[in-house]
Amino acid sequence: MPELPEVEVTRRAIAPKVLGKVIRRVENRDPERYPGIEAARGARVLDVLRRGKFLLFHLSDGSWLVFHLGMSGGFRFQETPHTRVVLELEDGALYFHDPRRFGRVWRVADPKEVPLLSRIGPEPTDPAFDAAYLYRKAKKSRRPIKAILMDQEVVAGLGNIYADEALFRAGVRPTRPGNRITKKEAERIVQAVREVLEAALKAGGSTLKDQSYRRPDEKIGYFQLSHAVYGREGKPCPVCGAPIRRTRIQGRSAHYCPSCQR
DNA sequence: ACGAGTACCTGGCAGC
DNA sequence: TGCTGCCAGGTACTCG
Repeated sequence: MPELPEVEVTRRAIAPKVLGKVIRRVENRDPERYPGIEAARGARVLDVLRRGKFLLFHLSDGSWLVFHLGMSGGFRFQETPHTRVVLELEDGALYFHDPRRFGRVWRVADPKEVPLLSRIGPEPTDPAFDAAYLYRKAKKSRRPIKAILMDQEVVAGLGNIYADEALFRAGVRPTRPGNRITKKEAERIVQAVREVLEAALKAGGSTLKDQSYRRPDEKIGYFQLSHAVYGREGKPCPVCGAPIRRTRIQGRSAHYCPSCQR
């Protein structure tokens, strides 16, 4: 579920609740999946950061508690049927909720110990993520441009929804091989990625039919109302009216307008 | 080395 | 209503 906007909305929602607070107790309900996180007990939370789709709690003992929400994970202010970890704070608790159990939690001395986090690419807002950079990355690959955008080592934070939406805004078909992207298109894609993520963040992220993404207070996001292509197969393109098509890239659905995206 | 396919989990929903 | 099969926001691993 959660891509960069949803993770950032989550970070902003939980930060006031945990910043400066001592973790009184860690209740780990899936110790096989999240080994050793109980050791965060007794530490104070100095900072809550986001990097791509990862959430990082910097703790007063110098260690880090790192969360990845996977497909269906999130934080809640209340217990749920799928609570996997409870962080008891001085004045309340935070619940890590994850129905599909694709989420992960690590306690590490250094974030670089988290496998993907050590290799992750620039944030979309980082000036390092520019047209020249994307063009260079795309040029050397025959993978579809959508697969390149979803590669967290290329750029951090894009998933299936926002890759589709960004490529629609950029007017580039998701199936286009990376090595057939022009410099001009790379420029448009970079711009579109930034715009779509910012708009999604402002809308509180996307909450789909299955409601798997919710804010910690259970409120939903509204960006799904602005989706131009994602989840809209057969419906009219908001720009030209042509029916949106769905295809498969790397085993996942990809949506595009056959007329606006070439 | 690259890229495609599959595995990991669980729940919701469409279709029969 | 109830069952079955399909689909899902992500990432890691294997295989050709």
